[in-house]
Amino acid sequence: MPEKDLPKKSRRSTGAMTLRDVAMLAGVAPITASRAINTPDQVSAEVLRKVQEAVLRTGYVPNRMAGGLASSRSRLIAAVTPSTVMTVLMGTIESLNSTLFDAGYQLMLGQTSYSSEREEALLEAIIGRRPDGIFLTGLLPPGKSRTLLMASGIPVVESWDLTPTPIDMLIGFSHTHIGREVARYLAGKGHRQMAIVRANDERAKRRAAAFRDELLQLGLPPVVEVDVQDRRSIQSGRDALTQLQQTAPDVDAVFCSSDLLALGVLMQAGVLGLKVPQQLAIMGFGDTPLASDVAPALSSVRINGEEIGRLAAQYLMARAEGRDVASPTIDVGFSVVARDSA
Amino acid sequence: MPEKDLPKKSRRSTGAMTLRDVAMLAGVAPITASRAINTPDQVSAEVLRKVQEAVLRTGYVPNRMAGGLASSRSRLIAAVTPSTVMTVLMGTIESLNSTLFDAGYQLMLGQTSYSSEREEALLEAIIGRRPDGIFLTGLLPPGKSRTLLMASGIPVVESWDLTPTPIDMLIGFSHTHIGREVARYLAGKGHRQMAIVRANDERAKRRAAAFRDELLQLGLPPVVEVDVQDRRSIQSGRDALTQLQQTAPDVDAVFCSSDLLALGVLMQAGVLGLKVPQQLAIMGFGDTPLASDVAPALSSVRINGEEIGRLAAQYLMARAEGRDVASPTIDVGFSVVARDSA
DNA sequence: TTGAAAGCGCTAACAA
DNA sequence: TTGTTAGCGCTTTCAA
Repeated sequence: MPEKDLPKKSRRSTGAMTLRDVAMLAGVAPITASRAINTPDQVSAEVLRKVQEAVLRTGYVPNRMAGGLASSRSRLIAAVTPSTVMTVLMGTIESLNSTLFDAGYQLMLGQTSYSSEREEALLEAIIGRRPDGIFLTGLLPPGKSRTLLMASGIPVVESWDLTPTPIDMLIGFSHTHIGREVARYLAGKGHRQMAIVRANDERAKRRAAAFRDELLQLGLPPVVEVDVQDRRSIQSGRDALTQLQQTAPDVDAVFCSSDLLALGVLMQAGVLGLKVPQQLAIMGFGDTPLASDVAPALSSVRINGEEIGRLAAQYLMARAEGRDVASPTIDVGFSVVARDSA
Repeated sequence: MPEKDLPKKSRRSTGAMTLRDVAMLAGVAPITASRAINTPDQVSAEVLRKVQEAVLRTGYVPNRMAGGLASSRSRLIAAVTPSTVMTVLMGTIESLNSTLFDAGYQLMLGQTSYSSEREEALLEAIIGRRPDGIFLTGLLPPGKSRTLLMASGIPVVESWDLTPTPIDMLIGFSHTHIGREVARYLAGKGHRQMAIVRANDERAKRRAAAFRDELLQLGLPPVVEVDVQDRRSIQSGRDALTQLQQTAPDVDAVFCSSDLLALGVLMQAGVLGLKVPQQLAIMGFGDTPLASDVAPALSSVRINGEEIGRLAAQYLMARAEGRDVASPTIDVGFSVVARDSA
């Protein structure tokens, strides 16, 4: 009966070390052990030493579920991202995660597909964890999910877009401005008959619309548009160019909704023997590492996804800690990166 | 004083609805409301109706921290992945996450960089959340982290590799077999002077070693090896081929440690005017969507990352729910996908 | 600086 | 089928 002298454990416990065990070993009250661990300068050197030793000897790892329940601070942040664009978001997720981690927070991942029921279920699941903040990719349109979120009172950062009516905080950039600026850029290079190759995505559509409008204003011919739906692949970029060659052979510049599509167009141009950018200029979007590395190098629109992640983390943590943020909306901007392809 | 008749709230609460509120509204005890929500068939139709209505009216979302604390089941699974290979792992993470989500679990993400202190800090942070399971990319070598994990008693799945001594469960494949099989494949195609282009990664090294050994056994010349360190980019594949052309111009086949590197070699071969696969055969690894879409299409080694994620989710949930798994180790295998480039 | 008491919101165990 | 009681492991509050 070696347990004889140990504190009597309830039959429900998991057997893991608790603060109580550490406190007993150190000969102090649980709350004192808690202070030694969380706010060491509220405690005498002697107590600190004893508690630290007890922690080491027991291998104690504080239970954050219990801590979170008691303090109403979970130190958990949830990120909601559409699984279709994970590739593009990786930089953002990584910087979000590492900024949070360095400050003692953890990241929970929620991936949305396309059903709105699943989206609601996801948000319920997230809210059930009582995260200290929620990071959303894109904007959340009015609807049940938005209502649910606002009712929860949890700090929210929407991202990768701008709107005058965010749920809470917003870190993004203007897709309209991008469409316009790319239009001016390509027009400035002397291209006249332009095309859009894009996925079926609300933000890509907005870039496309602005691109179209701006070219119209510049007196250039109407833009030809290819919608690749959800096929966001190189192959689908290649197919798009094949299609363009048949339906609009005079196209001399293509603005793609992602670097991957642009890469496909670029490759197919190579296969067809089209000179890039002389016969066909190609512009991507996202400025993923791919863009700079291919030959000819791909011109693209650079978005600082890492900065979005970092700022979002800072904003959410500020709110979680009761601090206020200077401006609830940040426009991180973008830049057109001129390389060989356009 | 409109609060007069409401249940007296402690000053510490966050104000969110609790099970108690729902129960009072439905006119039942909290535990009955809990049953109506979690195990509806343990409850009468009448009670079920009343509780459901109360949930709707209050907008109640159960607090899973409290539930987890009370039941010692967090319904949280943690995934630990090196940030360098996130691209390759996305399929795995996605299928892990969606399989878990459909069963009511959430995924926590932990990214490791290269410092072992940070790795320990990460594991402590994870264990602190008391997840029901932990998914590890790769194997965890003996050391503090491994000890910590084993001591925690949390179910673990290691992955993307095989070993006779896993921590707990293991879902992977043999890098040695891959190296050997690719060697035989390329030798079978008549290539003689082969090269390896690889990142500085333990598993890539093991594939390379097996590749080298097998070719030696087949009586072919020694393999030339280019180590690109941590530069896992297209550009670095291009640089590697440039280097190979100078140091070993007679190389007629290259086995790369990732599709991205292989794509770089492929592009540089195009720039140099080398005929692929006649003058230079190229084999990638991972069979990412890129591989099939480029021209010429890239031969590669296919790993079913989605299956790894799905199986890992099932294994971890089984353990979390006290069920046993049939075999603690699964070899999901691989396949050499022959396309144009080799 | 330290501690006792009282929860945080939920569920396991037992009883009716 | 429903309820009572007693925690889960921690932190807040208040007192010493």
